[in-house]
Amino acid sequence: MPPQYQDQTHILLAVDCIIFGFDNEELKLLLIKRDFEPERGKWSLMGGFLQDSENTDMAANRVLQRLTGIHNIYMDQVGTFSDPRRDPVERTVSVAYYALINIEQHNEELSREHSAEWFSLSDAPPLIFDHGEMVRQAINKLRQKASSQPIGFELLPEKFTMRQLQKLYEAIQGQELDKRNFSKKINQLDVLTKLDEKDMTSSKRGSYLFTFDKDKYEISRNKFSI
Amino acid sequence: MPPQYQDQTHILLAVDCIIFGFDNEELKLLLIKRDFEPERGKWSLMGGFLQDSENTDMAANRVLQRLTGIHNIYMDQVGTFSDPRRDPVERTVSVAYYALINIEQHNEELSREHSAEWFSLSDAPPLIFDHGEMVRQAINKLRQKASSQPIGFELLPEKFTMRQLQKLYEAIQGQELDKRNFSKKINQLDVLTKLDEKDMTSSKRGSYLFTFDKDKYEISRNKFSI
DNA sequence: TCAAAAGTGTTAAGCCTACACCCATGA
DNA sequence: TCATGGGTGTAGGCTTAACACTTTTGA
Repeated sequence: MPPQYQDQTHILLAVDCIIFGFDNEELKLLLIKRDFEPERGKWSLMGGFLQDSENTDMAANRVLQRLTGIHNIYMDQVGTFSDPRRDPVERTVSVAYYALINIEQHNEELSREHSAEWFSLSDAPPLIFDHGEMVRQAINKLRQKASSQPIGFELLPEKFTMRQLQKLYEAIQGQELDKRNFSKKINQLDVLTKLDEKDMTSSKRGSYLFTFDKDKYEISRNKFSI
Repeated sequence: MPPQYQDQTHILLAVDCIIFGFDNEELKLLLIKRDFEPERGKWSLMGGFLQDSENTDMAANRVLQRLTGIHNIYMDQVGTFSDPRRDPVERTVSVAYYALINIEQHNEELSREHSAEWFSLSDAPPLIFDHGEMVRQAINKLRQKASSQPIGFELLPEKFTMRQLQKLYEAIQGQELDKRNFSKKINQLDVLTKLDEKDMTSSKRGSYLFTFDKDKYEISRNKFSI
């Protein structure tokens, strides 16, 4: 082994997942109540250690699937957190990922097994270690990303109304939007297909359902901007 | 120790630095020729292993100072690279950082000791491991960041001409800009101080020198956009 | 018939883009 | 006197933001 590699400290590497969902009103966060030490009983992000054969993307996917039951979740790396004292048990560096899931698809039984619960961003409990900072950075990254790529659709059911989409973007950006300007902009992007179906649950008149059209998006990818 | 922490694989954690400089014409990259195995004689990014008492920001700063002699370099985390086979010697996960330095400030002697050389982005040699991918991601991140925050100034000497600043932004964005529109925009931002001094090296008439004014920037931070 | 949400257009302001000429000076 | 780079303004198109009324229908 080359001398540079000898006598170097070996450490634990973990991944932690900031799991976002959307319930037609608010952005939510899936958190787990720890049933193990350290910090048993406190709330934290779902995480896990990197295994020998994995890269961190794979580790995050594994962790996400264990908690939600969903494969192929949309995911993006937030950053790496490495304060020497961030984990009191042993030096552990953690790579944070945020994930966007369609709240309807997630397996509630699995979540119950992990004592997981959804929290609104505004009333999430304090989190262990540096998980609060991870969440802050994830929200910033999500905001940036959502304004340049149509990732918002990952958080919605397959069919959704224009108003649901608008509420989602309002939740991500943390500000209200004008509904006329919003639908004008979305229509200009030409990435949605308007269905003949209406959603009758939210009003007497009903509102048209749309689906996201990946083919159309590929064509107009460059002009996406909200 | 909690059972979750036992029997987990411990790995090496490294940082690698994508060091950008600017020589009035082009964006450049500072690379080192490895004088150690593996891949002795090939070109790579400057890197190092994380030490016990450091976080990765500190490690990157230490590595940068060792090569350039400069303290407090502007730095930003690019991402973490963790393919199980990225380093053939031993499993090593690496956190990539890009750094912006004023090419005039860097200590050439130190660079010579490390067999370091500046390369234009367009004719940089192939790099070891996944360092090429790190550079690609760093350029993307730099482009994004430079369009929303005035980090370009980190790459210039303290006093610079409007044309140097424009050439820098052209180099970062990879496209030519109109000089009238550019100076209009910069002036609107109101973050520069125009000096009475002129730079006489680039033309007979001379061109005014400017400095970046951090106080003004703090005031108008929110409207920065190029 | 009324309450509640859906749907739809226009105008003004600001921003971005394209574009060309004169100036100062050293050689 | 000429060649070189420096400096400056305007007009048109486009994008964004602000704004209000009618429709549908179940209760």
